[in-house]
Amino acid sequence: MQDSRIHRQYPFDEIEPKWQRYWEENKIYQTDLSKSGNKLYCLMMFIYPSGDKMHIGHWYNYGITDSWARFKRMLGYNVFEPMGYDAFGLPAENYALKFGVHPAISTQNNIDYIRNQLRGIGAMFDWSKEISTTDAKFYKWTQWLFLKLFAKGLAYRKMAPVNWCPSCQTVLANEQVIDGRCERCDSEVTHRDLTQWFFKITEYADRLLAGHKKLDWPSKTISMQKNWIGRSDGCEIVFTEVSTGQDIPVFTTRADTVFGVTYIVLAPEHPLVHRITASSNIKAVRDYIEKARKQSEIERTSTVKEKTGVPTGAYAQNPINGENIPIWIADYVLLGYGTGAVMAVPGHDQRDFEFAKKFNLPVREVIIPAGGKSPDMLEAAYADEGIMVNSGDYSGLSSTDGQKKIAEHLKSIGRGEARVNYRLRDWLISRQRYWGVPIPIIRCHRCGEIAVPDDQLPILLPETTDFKPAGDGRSPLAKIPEFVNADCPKCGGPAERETETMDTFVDSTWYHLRFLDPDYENGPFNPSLAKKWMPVDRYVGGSEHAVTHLMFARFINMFLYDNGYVNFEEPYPILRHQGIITHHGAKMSKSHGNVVIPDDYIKIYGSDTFRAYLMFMGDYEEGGDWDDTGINGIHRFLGRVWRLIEPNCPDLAEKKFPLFIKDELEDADKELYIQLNRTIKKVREDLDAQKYNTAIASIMELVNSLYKNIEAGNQSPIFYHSIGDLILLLAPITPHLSEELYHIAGFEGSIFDAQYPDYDKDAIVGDNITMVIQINGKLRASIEVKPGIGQDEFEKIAFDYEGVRKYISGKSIIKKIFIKDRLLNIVVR
RNA sequence: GCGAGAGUGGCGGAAUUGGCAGACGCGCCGGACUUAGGAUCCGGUCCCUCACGGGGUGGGGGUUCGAGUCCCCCCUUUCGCACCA
Repeated sequence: MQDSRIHRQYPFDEIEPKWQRYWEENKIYQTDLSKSGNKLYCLMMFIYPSGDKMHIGHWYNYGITDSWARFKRMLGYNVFEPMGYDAFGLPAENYALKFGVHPAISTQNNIDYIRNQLRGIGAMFDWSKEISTTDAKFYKWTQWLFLKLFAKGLAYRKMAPVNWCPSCQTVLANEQVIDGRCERCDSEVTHRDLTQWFFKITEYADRLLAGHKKLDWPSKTISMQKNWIGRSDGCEIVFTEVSTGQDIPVFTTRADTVFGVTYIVLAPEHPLVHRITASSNIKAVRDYIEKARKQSEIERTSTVKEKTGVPTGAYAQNPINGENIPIWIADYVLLGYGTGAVMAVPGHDQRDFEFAKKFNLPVREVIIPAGGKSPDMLEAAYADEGIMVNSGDYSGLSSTDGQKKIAEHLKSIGRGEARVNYRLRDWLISRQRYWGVPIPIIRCHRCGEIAVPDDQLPILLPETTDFKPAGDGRSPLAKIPEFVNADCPKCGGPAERETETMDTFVDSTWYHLRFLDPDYENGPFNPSLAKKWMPVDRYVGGSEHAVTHLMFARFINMFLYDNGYVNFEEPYPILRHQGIITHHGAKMSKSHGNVVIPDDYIKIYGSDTFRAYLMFMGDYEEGGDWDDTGINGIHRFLGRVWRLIEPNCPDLAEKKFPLFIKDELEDADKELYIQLNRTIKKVREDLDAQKYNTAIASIMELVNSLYKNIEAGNQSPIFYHSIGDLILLLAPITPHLSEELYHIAGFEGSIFDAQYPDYDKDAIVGDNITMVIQINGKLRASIEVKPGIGQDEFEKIAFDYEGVRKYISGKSIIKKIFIKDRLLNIVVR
């Protein structure tokens, strides 16, 4: 950015603060929530003030979504557009630690800074509804929510192998581990066995899937949730360990291949391994488990590495055919999925096949392609469905029938049944960190885990200077005796508070409800306003939240629905994502050092230019690479608009324009009038469809035409009428500039209380259209004709045309294709 | 590896869904106005060719009167998933 070369095109630095003040003072964007007619709750994912300032990505969401909402407002919607701060959490705390500032203070400073940046957008944020999740009057109700879940058994503690981030020194939810790394700090995640709090989201797995049908969401986001939930319909089959009689249940989606089972594989951590391993195999098994434990998740789940494993020396009996088969352990079987054990069918599963090849285990063919030839069993597994063979009485059945029959049989003998399995795990919500919402539970030696009574909420996060993570797996709160020691609410005896805090994603499961009335004291949200204003009508934010925030919020909302707190199942029926703005080809991040802060651009070009440039860059849902070389062009365009209108249009408001009738207009006026109406149509359609770039392009064309009219000395009523519409058309895109021009033109009140221009349907069609003549598909001529011209009439004109005749003379006409109002293609030979 | 997008001038990107490829803007070139231009206004700008013409939407094939758009194969790229039994 070279500001010495930039010419200030219009006094945006005076205009923008002026109108921001006007909007604020006149409460233009304070929505009257008592009225819900034509309501439009336009929600943008609130900001996470982690220590970073607001960057271009935020601006891209907030500024452009605001333009969309302004457009809707001018169409008559009663728009509610709130903003707040998701201010608890690791990055905020890490930032505080790094700079030695208490997180409460650093967070407040960041919020103050970011609030200013947000105000600089000039969006329609209703600041009277601002919230912060760190505010006790907010998190009191996050605790309330926890207790409601706890009361229903949906918040519980269990010992489990969990993800541990050694750098953040806390556990993480599965959803926060990306490719084996911490979502926030990118450290490689390790595993620990810890007792942790979970929310039972798995109970809602099918509901979450079923709800997808009701959602107007990007299909990609829905499919990400589907994959994450990972519903799999199959069958549990219980094998029996021969010497101990232990049951070994396995989960399979291919019960029809059960006659092809030639061994069983347990995950190395499977609890049965120690009990069943033969004495001769103990050492090898121990060594293998040790090795597997040492591996990182990344190594462990790598699909490229060769299969490894060791036999346990134990055998299992197949409940269907009574056969005894060896039991192995191998790290390609995961403890966390299904039963942690699989029946291996090397003939029909590629992974089992590779394993069997390596360890010389038998491969048996029990499925053949329907009507086809058996594939070569030495090459690869045949994993598709087909017809069962070598399967006793079941031979000849299709895979589908076989699966059903085998499940039924297993059930009748008590050795299994049809079963649904999910990849989704319960949501781990406790964190061993200071900067979060304290979990409102008291642990009493006599009474166990007791909910803090509602009237004792909020449990305030204690002030302390020692908020560093201890590194021992305990929360910093555990070091504060005044906090820890409490009376048991049940027996009154001495007890201890839970010292862990909640995942920040809990805060954002319900914040959309709080916005309606942030000061409401009788519950988490004002129920009568929620009845009027929920669900959110349009939700906009990043797609990176597909399987975190967006899934968690749906789950919690379903819970609130089930318990009668809200009357809708889906909080965000309509969702859109803004594209990602990269810089030098990479996602903006501190570690890449490529974060672009909008502040300098706002200073040099103004907020309107910056907003319009982001809109003009390209497809909104695609995003793109940040490159400021074009921003001057937009700034110049706004300067052109300014110079077109500012000197030319005082008392525009007083001019009374007649209802124009297209055919009564002079040629130049008619042309302009048609263009104006086409522009209005296009802009309305494009803004609605978030095609902001082409909306702006067509407004540019209109401005270019208006300049041509000035040059031609045509400043007729149509010209001024067009100028008036131009100001309105631009309003959602350049709110400050348009408000200023609106007032220069003599209008009163805010332009955002005006109606968006609508078009005259009769003025969309021109007197003449250009039709094209092709010879053998090649363009040879274009002719102006009346719209709706018939084929015969057009051919007469076409064949008379010199440019056409020279191509067809002496040739024979084979075919003529006529497309009304478009073209005539003459095929000659 | 699997799945879903995307690939168009020097650049960002348009193209009413099978019908004038390159709208609009950046950049560049030229002109006007100017003491000046890094302001403004006007014009030009896909490639080859002096021209007539011809070629052209990642590559190859196909369907069609006609393909950026539809079909098949390949390449590149972005995103998502990735031993899920």
